[in-house]
Amino acid sequence: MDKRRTYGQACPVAHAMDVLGERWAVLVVRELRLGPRRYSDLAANLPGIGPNVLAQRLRELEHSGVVRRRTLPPPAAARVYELTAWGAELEPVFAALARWGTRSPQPLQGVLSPDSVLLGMRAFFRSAEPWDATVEIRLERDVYALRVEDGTVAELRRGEAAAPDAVLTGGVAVLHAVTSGLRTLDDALRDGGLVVEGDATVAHRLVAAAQRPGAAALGSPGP
Amino acid sequence: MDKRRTYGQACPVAHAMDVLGERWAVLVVRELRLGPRRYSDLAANLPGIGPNVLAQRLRELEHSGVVRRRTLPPPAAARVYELTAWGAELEPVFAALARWGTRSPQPLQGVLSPDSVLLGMRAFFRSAEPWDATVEIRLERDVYALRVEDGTVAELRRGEAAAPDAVLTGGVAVLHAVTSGLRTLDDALRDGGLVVEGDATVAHRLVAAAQRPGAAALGSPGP
DNA sequence: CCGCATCCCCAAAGATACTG
DNA sequence: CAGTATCTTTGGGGATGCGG
Repeated sequence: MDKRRTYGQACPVAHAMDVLGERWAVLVVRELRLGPRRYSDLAANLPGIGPNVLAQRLRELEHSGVVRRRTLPPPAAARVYELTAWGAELEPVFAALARWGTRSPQPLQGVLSPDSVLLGMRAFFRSAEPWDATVEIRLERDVYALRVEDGTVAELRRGEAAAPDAVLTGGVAVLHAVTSGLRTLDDALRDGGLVVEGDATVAHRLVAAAQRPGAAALGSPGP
Repeated sequence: MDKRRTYGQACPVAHAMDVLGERWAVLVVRELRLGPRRYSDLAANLPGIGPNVLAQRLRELEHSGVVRRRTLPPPAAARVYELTAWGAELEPVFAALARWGTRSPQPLQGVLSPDSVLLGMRAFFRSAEPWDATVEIRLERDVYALRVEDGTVAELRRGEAAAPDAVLTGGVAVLHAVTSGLRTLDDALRDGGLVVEGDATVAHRLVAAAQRPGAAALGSPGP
């Protein structure tokens, strides 16, 4: 008998919470939004989760059809977890949740996973003019490929970029501070918190477009 | 010391789950989407929640700024819970969650609260042509006012409608079956499962527009 | 009655250690 | 590396009770 704890409602929202309502489940899915990950990478980016809980969540998400286990073909024969087609359809949910979360009366505080920073950049990406570029972003040990087409983010995934116009390297906290408007890109470049190789104009455009709404306006420092 | 259990991440999604991630929290908010409710009405529409958990969720949601407690002015001096402005901004999240939930590989099964049926009708409302109408919908002991303007749902709230073009009365299960395409409105009217007073055309238009995508196409019954 | 608080019990989360 | 085993702690489910 399937005695799983469920809300027992036919409401689609209730069913969604049956699938995603357990603790850590949403954050596990979030860590898979930019591509497949291994168990230990998931654990490393979800501080505090505990191995048993992570394993159980992955099992449940697999069983409900959100996540799929796959073994990479040799020579990289590693087991990875990735979103199913249905799991990938959670994008609009994350978009709405992220916008709602930023409007919280309480300030956001805590650590940030590399994925979160990149996902935040994409979520709030807004460009005044159409432009194209391919950027590789290197945060500590994670590498991301970001392609802008017509002023919108056409692609964002984990992994190296082919023939990038610019490579942006730095720390998670610094990049987040810059896209949050707490620091300027020039300031971060000056002290080496961020480093740009290639077309610096592209990096400036990228940071400008990824600026979060409500961010502190820099350039005219207050009293 | 505030030792509340939190994910400790600055990610807006993680913060949203800090607020909404506890069991029953999302469903409590759902029950407040169509207007203020009293404690006992919430408990009645959330079968299985238990009084202590409901009270605790309401306290937490109030503390985090999603829900507000209010005492209605006399003579109806009752305590009600209602969404704050921030809580009302969860609408896009519910819309996305509902669409995702209906695309689950597993079929939705269980009971349905009256609010869920009405919210589902609004979520999937899609009209081919512009039309206006005010409809009052009476499900068991709950009454709703629904106003259609230009073929879209301009208003949906709990309470009686002023000068409705039609009044639709019936049971939760029957209305859900009709909007799900499992039964036709005419069929439900024939056996009294639903009753229409006023303009029957309006009721037919309403049901047609609220038809869920992927619903079984009736009219040409199978073998 | 309505709006909870209390109590008891069990299931799930957290922490740690350990293994194929 | 990818989890399992085990133990402790916390929170939810269910019943009952009590004050306003």
